[in-house]
Amino acid sequence: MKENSVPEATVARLPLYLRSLVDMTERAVATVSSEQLAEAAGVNSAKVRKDLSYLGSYGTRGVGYDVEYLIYQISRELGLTQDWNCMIVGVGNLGRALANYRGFGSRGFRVAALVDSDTAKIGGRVGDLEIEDFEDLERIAKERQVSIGIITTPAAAAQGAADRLVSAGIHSILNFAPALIQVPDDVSLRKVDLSIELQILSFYEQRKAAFDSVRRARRLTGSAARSTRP
Amino acid sequence: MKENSVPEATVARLPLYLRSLVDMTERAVATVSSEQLAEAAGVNSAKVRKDLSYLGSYGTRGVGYDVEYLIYQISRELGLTQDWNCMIVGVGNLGRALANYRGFGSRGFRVAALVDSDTAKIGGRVGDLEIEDFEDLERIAKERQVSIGIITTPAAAAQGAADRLVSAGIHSILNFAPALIQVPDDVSLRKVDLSIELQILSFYEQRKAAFDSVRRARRLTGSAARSTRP
DNA sequence: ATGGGCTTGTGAACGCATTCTCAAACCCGA
DNA sequence: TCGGGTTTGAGAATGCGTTCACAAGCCCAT
Ligand SMILES: NC(=O)c1ccc[n+]([C@@H]2O[C@H](COP(=O)([O-])OP(=O)(O)OC[C@H]3O[C@@H](n4cnc5c(N)ncnc54)[C@H](O)[C@@H]3O)[C@@H](O)[C@H]2O)c1
Ligand SMILES: NC(=O)c1ccc[n+]([C@@H]2O[C@H](COP(=O)([O-])OP(=O)(O)OC[C@H]3O[C@@H](n4cnc5c(N)ncnc54)[C@H](O)[C@@H]3O)[C@@H](O)[C@H]2O)c1
Repeated sequence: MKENSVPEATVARLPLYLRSLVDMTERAVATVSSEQLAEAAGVNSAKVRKDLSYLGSYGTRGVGYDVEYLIYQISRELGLTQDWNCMIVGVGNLGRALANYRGFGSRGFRVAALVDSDTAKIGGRVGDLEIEDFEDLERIAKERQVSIGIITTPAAAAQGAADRLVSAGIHSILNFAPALIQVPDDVSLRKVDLSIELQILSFYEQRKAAFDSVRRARRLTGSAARSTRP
Repeated sequence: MKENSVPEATVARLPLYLRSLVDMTERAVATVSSEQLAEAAGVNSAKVRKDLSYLGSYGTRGVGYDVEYLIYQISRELGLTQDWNCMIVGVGNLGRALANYRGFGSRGFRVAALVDSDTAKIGGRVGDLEIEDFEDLERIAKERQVSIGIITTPAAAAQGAADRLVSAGIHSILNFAPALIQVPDDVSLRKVDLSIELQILSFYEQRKAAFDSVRRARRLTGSAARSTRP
């Protein structure tokens, strides 16, 4: 009766709210209105209220939301009341950076295993973790109770890595390789693609440049004088 | 008359199509139907046709699209016919990984400058680039004609970094720091937030776990017998 | 106790994106 | 030259997410 499906767009914003709320507790703010939270998270206040209403009625009319309580509720909804073990597949430039990243564990995500297929790398260490053999992926995943797989192999190896993660019983995958990978329906797959982000920026940058040069040309030829009013 | 605004959602998919098309030329495919391209990019074919129709009528009915020609048109639309210079602000774990990343330049993005505020790092090298002083950001950006700024500083320093990039005349920023940053309207800002991605995965992972345990409980108590048909 | 001022929670309107659908257009073989 | 098979391009329908708008509900001062 109470709850079912939270819209995907809302799920994606809950972490934003959470971050803002945690900032607030650090500044000893006890209560927050949807307006204030909206400002902090960079969205509009109706959105905040609607999003939070999917989780339940945790606000007080005329007052706002209790910061601590809301942190708890959002954390619970996001599954952050427990820790999650992650495995990084492919320990190159990027995999190493992720493995070294503190502030990972800060919200309950623990890098529990690193695997690579390069025999020159296996046995090496990153921080206090050993790089292990990709071939042992299933065993390692089971032993360490890994539930999230992070793929940082070259694109060509990404599908293979995903297949192995799935066969190890992992249902959540974050892919950094610029490749489309297929997983069964019951596996969540998210991707982060830097190159796509840059191309999107480039699209808008070009638009701006084109627009500017039109303006510049107009100014030079004096055609700006042909304005709407004759 | 011909073209105006391409929807944002379409812009975000053009790089995907482009990647698939480039793969195809490498496999010597000359012509592609919307159906095939859709399959390769992991979307539906009506979407492909509608997206491409925003750029113009580049297909041939009964035949499909010419792969080379489509690559050229999409590249042009995305502004990839020219090179773009990027500056990385904050050369730590992540900044260093990005700086070392080849496959960056592969599609016209060149890391042209690295800056950091840590005097211990300034003067050091990453690959063939020197780490320079954050204080000289404006001068460096101008000299190297940087048009894209990449922020990989700690969250607390991200807004400051963005302000300096903006004051250097940069209109496109990619932010990796987990912080909300404000920029003027004429600046494009995109963010990549690993921690948010993990939290989204955690949300669905938890749902799956909850659902599984319900199923397990049902099976044990035999209540699955109370099915829809009596 | 009561009224005034705030803020939530949510129906309703709106807008954007996706998907369905099919006439129009093209190629090719007979 | 013509007709059958194929595929595009775009209008229409649908669905999802955002935003508006306001009644309901809460707190506090009087
Ligand atoms: N480095 C970056 O900044 C960056 C940025 C965006 C995207 N990416 C993408 O992330 C991925 C990794 O990039 P990188 O720069 O770290 O590359 P890299 O070559 O430095 O590292 C890749 C690692 O994967 C390992 N590997 C290869 N095949 C494997 C397999 N089948 N199983 C397990 N491990 C395997 C290699 O041994 C290597 O250690 C690439 O797909 C790249 O396109 C990287
Ligand atoms: N490392 C990762 O894998 C990872 C993953 C996701 C997000 N992030 C985020 O990316 C950012 C960088 O992460 P990191 O692990 O590389 O951190 P890091 O501490 O290794 O590097 C940060 C760098 O920024 C520099 N810096 C600090 N203040 C600066 C300023 N005002 N101007 C210029 N440079 C400044 C520091 O000297 C340091 O070199 C952080 O915000 C982090 O949360 C990192």
